[in-house]
Amino acid sequence: MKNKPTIKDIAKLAGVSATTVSMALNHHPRISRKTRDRIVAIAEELQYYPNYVARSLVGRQSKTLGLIITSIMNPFYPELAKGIVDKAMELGYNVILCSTSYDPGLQKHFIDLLRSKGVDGIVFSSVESDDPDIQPLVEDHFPFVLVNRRIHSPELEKRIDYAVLDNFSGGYMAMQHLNKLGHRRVAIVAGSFAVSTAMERTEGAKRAMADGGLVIEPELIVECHFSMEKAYEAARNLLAREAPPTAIFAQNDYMALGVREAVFDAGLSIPEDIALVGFDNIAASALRGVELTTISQKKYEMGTIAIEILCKRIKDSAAPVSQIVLQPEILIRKSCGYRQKFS
Amino acid sequence: MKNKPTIKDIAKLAGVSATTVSMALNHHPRISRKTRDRIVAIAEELQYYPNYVARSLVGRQSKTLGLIITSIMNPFYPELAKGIVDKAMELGYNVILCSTSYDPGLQKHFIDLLRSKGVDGIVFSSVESDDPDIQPLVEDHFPFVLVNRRIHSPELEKRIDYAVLDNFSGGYMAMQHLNKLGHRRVAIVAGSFAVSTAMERTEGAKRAMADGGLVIEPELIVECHFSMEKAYEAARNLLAREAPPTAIFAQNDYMALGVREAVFDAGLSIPEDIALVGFDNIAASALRGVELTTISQKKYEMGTIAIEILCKRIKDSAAPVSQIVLQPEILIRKSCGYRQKFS
DNA sequence: TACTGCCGGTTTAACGTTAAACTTATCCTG
DNA sequence: CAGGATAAGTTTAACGTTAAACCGGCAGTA
Repeated sequence: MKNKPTIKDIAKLAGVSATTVSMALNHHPRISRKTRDRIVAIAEELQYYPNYVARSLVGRQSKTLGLIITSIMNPFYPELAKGIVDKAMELGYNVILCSTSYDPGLQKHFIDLLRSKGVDGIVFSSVESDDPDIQPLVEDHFPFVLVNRRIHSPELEKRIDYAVLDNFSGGYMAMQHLNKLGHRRVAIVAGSFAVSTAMERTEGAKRAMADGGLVIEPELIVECHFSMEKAYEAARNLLAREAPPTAIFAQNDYMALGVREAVFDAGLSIPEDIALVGFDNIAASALRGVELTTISQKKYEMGTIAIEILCKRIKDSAAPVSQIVLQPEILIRKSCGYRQKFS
Repeated sequence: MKNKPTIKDIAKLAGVSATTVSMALNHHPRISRKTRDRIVAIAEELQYYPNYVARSLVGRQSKTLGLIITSIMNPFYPELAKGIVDKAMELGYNVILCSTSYDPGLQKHFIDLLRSKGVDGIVFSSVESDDPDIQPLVEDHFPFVLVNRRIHSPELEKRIDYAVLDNFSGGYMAMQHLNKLGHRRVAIVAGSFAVSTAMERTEGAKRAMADGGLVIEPELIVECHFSMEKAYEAARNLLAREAPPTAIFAQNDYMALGVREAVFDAGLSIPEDIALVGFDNIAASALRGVELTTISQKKYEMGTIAIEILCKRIKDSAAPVSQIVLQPEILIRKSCGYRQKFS
């Protein structure tokens, strides 16, 4: 493997010291314009590219970030990840992608590994509400940002940067819409309550029911894993009840697609027999024939904002805490039955 | 930011030299079992984690790989990427994700950057057939592997590791199936011909037409970008012709979904007016109401295989070249009309 | 003239880890 | 018991870059 030119090679050719080369390339004012131009020219010539490993070792920066995600398979994440990776590139960073595959225990391992690899900061989209891995980072003043999910810990929370959705409002909107359409028995296929998004969406939905004067039937709220398969099972069970719901709020579109298959497999149709509302607005929801009513969120933007916050934190560890809460929008398509009824 | 314990801290506590600690932790036979156990215990105690930056600098390995992808938004890639990231983790590697956003010029930049950051190898899923960035890597004996796409260069090709699909067969299957169903005027919405997959799928399809005794109408083969939007436009144009096709072979499912919308927007239905076959078997294709007939490929496995090949290459730069060609399968669903006709 | 200050560098040391060369003490063998 | 082999370390130097301290010469000035 051919070895790339180093700062020393340039120094030799330019007849100066290595430090001078370093300073020249970093536009340090100590170096005269003349020498700098000469050095830059030689660097260009040799196709010199600074060695980030060495740079990272002396303690400056690696220009690399870590991203910890549960699984890239839920279509919500690629869009978030694209926002993250694109903005990171724009700001001169690369991203190491770590996937926990829904095993919270792996997160600690990734944190240690990423720090050993000298990343300048970490983006978390995998935390649970009472995540134990976050506090040590806060105490170390290690730069990181939460995206999509956040933690619920009164003292800690206020010291943490994040970019999330107003999930309570999202849940409220979904349930309120179904109630307005006349549904009194609405089931919720919820994500894991260990995760803030599921918790908040559920709380929002419950509030909407209460505001609408409806009684909350706990059996109609089923907690399950954020996956299509689990949502399918949950929906099958709900539909098999003696008094099945007339509508289902699935807490993300990926789960809604599982619910959808379950409804069809039970010989029912959407929205005639079961109204369905999802969350996230993934691309598949918009397809002709799917047309899922959903609570839409700006995933790409959430990713870019998270990176902006993180980079601000990296630059200045004493910067004020940034807590961005994006607003959802309801996107009314066919699966909720609105169009059949009113248009 | 609290500084993590280093090998020197352990050395001090154990009363040995730093080198001894290093050797002990790496299970070097030079160190006695007794000292090693003592050192390992202290390391455990201190929660020591080796600094990969330093390790990487002395030239051993960074345990980090690069992955260059066009865009994570085409649902083909998350599954491929998951295979890559999962297998990489299993083998002790992390992955830096680089997205070119379809700009081939960015690839060179990423290669330089990744090498500066000391990655042990690179996975390419973004190369074009005549990609100029590959030859220098071959000459440098820098470890890398191509996945999904490959290059077409007689001399170079045989020295390069890759894991790809037999795209020619895939294209052949798709077209043969449509021909068997009676379609004589089949359009191809092809990816960019600068990319091997599009080229090979088209060649396969053409061969199937020839074998079926059909005349190839060049105007029915439209080269376009691998995106839903471009496929939509291409399909609209095809459908507006005086003699529109009776079937369309879209060269990936993502494009097929675009074609599908175009067909519906033209007031036609699938498969009655237009039969449709896609490629890749992404998750959305299986949804009720979409049920896209497609050429299925094992994306996750392709990713894991690519990583296995790459890691073999990293370990032994003189290992024999691995060229894995996976076989596609046709998955007959409703969009081609087969079920209406025959079942 | 002697002192101060600044310009444009150079030298030194350090970041954490490891390969290679060197050093003892012990053990075996003829 | 001399001599070499071996076991179990230690010392040194290096990877590429940079921060910090150092230095020589020139200009201004009192």
